[in-house]
Amino acid sequence: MSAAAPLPDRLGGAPDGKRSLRLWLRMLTCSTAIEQRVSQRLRDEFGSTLPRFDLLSALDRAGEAGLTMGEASRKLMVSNGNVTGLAVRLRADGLIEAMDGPDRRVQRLRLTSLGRSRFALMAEAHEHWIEALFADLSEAEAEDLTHLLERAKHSLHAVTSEDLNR
Amino acid sequence: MSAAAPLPDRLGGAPDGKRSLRLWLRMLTCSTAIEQRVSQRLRDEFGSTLPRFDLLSALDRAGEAGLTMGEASRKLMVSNGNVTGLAVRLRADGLIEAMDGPDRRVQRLRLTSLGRSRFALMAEAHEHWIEALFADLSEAEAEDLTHLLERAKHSLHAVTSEDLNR
DNA sequence: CCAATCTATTTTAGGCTTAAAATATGTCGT
DNA sequence: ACGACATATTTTAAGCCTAAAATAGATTGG
Repeated sequence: MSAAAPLPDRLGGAPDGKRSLRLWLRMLTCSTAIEQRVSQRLRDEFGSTLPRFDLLSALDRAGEAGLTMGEASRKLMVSNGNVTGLAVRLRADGLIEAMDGPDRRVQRLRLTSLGRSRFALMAEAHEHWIEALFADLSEAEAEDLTHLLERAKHSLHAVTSEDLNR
Repeated sequence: MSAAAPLPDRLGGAPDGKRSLRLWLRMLTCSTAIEQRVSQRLRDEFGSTLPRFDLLSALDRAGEAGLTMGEASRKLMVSNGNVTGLAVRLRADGLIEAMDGPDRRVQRLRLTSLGRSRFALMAEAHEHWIEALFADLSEAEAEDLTHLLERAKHSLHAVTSEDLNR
């Protein structure tokens, strides 16, 4: 070592194992903490869960046309079986409904009007919760972080692109 | 920037709802993707899971003295009942053992020698996987990202500090 | 037409996770 | 000693999640 550090050596090169591990652990800590806080509030204030919120959100974006099971599964990046279960529960809650089309294997899911209005309330609250959680960051820090996460996402994609339902 | 943007207004202020939401969604995408990839490899190459790996890791750091259920639960930030289940399965795998102390309510968990050597293999592989996932980042980007995640973590902590086992 | 094959989904078995209730043990004041 | 309270853990019920197998409907080549 020339002055103090155990040499970066390849300046501008990829991070080494230890650094990458530290980065990953920190990211995991953050996202776990946020998920726990959001889950709890969703539960306390709406009697719902994050996975249900995510499916409602995808259906809200999809509009009147809705989504098939397969489309929803791909958007949420979860297995088909998972969506089946979520859909059963959301249907029991009266928040979504299924309409069937020409292909009798597929049902399109869409929000009921109750589902749409309930989701609007949740989404509004959700946005405020997230805003509050990041309130100690400056706008510049948030922008930098967002950008670096996008870069990290690309790095991940460069490495693999597998399917969940092999 | 003063020329083009729809006014940040409060320069250096906290990010607004939309920005925060985008940041959160991006973080979630990254960490979910990493978790899925790591889970799959742990499963394929070691017949194990991330939660088990995490508990082994905590026990490895704890050394011969091991950890009580409660200590493990706090370190992993999961419920007590969760640790009970993990411990049952890891014991069935022969990777951990329990020794009981003076207080008959508590058992200290620690790695068996098989557990210690199996964990060493997993940890080694795990580090390489993570390194590969971030390989497209520069060292500087990784450092910046790590630092900003630390800042985000502080922002989270500033807002709440709740318990899991209320 | 119809058998083979493909596609979309559900079912199944098992692991992870929590909150809440139950159990077991320890501690403290009297 | 013993009752009240506190602490550590397990159990239970329910939801989330996956991989793999099963089901059901569509498609296609002969």
